[in-house]
Amino acid sequence: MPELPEVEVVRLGLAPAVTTATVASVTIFDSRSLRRHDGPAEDFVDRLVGRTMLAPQRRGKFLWIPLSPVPPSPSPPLSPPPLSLAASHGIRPVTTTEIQEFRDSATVFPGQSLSDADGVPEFPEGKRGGGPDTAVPVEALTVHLGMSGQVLLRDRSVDDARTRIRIDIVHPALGLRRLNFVDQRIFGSMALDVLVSPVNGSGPTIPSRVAHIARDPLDEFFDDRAFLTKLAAKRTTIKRAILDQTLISGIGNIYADEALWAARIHYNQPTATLGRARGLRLLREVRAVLVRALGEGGTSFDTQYLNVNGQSGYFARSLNAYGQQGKPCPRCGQPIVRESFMNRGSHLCTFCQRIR
DNA sequence: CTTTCGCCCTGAGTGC
DNA sequence: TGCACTCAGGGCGAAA
Repeated sequence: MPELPEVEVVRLGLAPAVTTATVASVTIFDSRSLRRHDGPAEDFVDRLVGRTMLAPQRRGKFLWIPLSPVPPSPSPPLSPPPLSLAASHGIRPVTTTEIQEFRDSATVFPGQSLSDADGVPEFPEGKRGGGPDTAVPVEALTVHLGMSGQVLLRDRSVDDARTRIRIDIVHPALGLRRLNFVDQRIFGSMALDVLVSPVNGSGPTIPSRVAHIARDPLDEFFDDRAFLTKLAAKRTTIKRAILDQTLISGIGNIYADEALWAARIHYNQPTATLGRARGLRLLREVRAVLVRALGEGGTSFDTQYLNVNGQSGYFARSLNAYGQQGKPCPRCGQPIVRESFMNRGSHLCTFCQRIR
């Protein structure tokens, strides 16, 4: 189940391969994976082909790849990647002819003029129209992995089962690569979205569909005090609150249970009576578990979560509560129990974690 | 406005 | 062996 650490592992894996790469062709195998795209599948393909990708970004469980403001015109020179670079990545060098054939196989549309696009917000500080050197991206390819989504980075011509969307790219150094968006249950999605200024006005731009999501606890601009204040004002229980992505993002069922266990807090503890000290303790444990999981490459129970190279993470062996029902609590030895809550499982030690 | 509910979706697992 | 059924849960629109 991809939560913040798993999505960050994917982002880190994608970064070197997609940054500065140009989209050569896009194939939609299942348009349900474009449910959150504002337009038909053809629109998604037409607007994406020919664009150059910039460094991938993340907030919570959302991942996005900003796109160069306008499709490069004319196309960048067709120079094969340096042999040494390609070889060091285990990639067969490609020829100029192959790259041209690859591009010709896709229908490249000129892309919309920015000034014609409806609903594209004005950028602050007048950065738009300042020439190629000062242009800022206004659009991004937004990705959410849902429950079973994967972005697999493959060599050319490699297919994966249950691929819903295939994006073939040309990287100036790495050559032809393929992004397979694989998603068994189709809870995830890809979409093209406009980038807007964040709600509080500071920091980099963010896709409009992600703008309502709160900053995640690993975000340098996350405001601990404001979070604790909002938490105290809630009329709900603590696990509901930390799963609420508009309050704090990136936490899913696994890391919610793990952080609550570490902080010795019961999932049904009312937020109004949690108190600031225990709220801060929980926030610290949330950060600790997210960072530890990130260091282990995320949590994989099966092949539902894999990094961009199709490899599992190792944090599952470090879980103290989630999925540990029947096993002794690592702290007190009492059995971990699984209770149904919010139509999902909550795993806890009823001895260590009590409502106070 | 805030909070909760129900739907989306597939394949592995379970019981008869 | 076969088949119906249950379960997993993030996000989002609708309902309360």
